[in-house]
Amino acid sequence: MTPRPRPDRRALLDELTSRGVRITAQRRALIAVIQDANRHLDAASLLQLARGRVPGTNRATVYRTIELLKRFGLIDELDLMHLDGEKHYYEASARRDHFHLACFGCGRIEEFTSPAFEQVKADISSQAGFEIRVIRLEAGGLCSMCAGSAETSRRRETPKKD
Amino acid sequence: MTPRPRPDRRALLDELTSRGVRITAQRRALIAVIQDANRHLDAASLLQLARGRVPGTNRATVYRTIELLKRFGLIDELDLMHLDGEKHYYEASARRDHFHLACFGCGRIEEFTSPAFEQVKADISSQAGFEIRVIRLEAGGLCSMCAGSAETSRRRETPKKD
DNA sequence: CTGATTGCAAAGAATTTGCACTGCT
DNA sequence: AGCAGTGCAAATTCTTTGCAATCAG
Repeated sequence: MTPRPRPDRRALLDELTSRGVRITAQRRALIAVIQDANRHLDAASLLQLARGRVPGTNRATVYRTIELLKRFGLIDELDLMHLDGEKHYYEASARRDHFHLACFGCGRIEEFTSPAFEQVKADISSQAGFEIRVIRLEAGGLCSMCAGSAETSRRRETPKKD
Repeated sequence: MTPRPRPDRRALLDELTSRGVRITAQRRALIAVIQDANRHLDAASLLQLARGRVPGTNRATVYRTIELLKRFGLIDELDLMHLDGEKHYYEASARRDHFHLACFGCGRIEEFTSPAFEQVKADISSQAGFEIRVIRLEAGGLCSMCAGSAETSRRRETPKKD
């Protein structure tokens, strides 16, 4: 597993144009939103934020762009243990390898890395001869804070809107 | 992480009754179906197979039973890289720890174990202080057969534009 | 120019819910 | 008996699609 450097926004756009993909205002907005995000965004949030930059952007365009970026390996899709419905979350993919710990107590998502994870990937390649294209590791449970206090079972709620 | 022995059907039922859960014909059928399964089943297959044992079993009951078994940690939910839609797949959870490799070429699901995976879990506990309740590792890519032959790996080449 | 991309509206897939009835324990 | 569990149908949530209009290269 060769760790790729994290590409900046330009690199992402360049990557697309160099592959002959047309850059529209909507796609530019969505890429910007994803790269500027400090949290994991679902399709609805992506839509809302993209509309802040390009009003009138449509839901379908968001899904089509997600599909596009996934195909080019530029974003990763997460489930985050379905802590809040069955939607998916997205993040720019070329970051340092990490995975997510979703707390059932407070709803917080923690990022985590472990050298052993690299070893797992190496094992998959060498032992199973499996050529990994995407890999996803997620855990659900109680974060250190919630595990400490026995009675922290209030789920965090998220406002819903289209 | 102590590897648990694989419980037989009786143990699963006993586990439920001992926890005060009522055993209905539908639940019995669903548990039997899950334990006898030699493949990963989605809700629709579960429904169909359960109806073979208890005709008239309803879709809602399947989902409610899945929810129940998940809550009791008796089954695990898988996505299998969404190789075929967004549905979920289920398997009895108390088997030897393993994870799944989903081949984009032939669609086959391979099971895999690695001691390094145990190490990852240990790291999560000791370093993050995170109390794991469920953990899911899935990889998508090309299995050894599909990676070998350039033919089979139709999805390996540069993704097409949208 | 011209085919790729978009918006729109409607459809689709997977799952959930309210309610009256049924059947475990 | 009493309440957890079920069936039914409709509702919800998330995502996809067909088609005509639009726009990037």
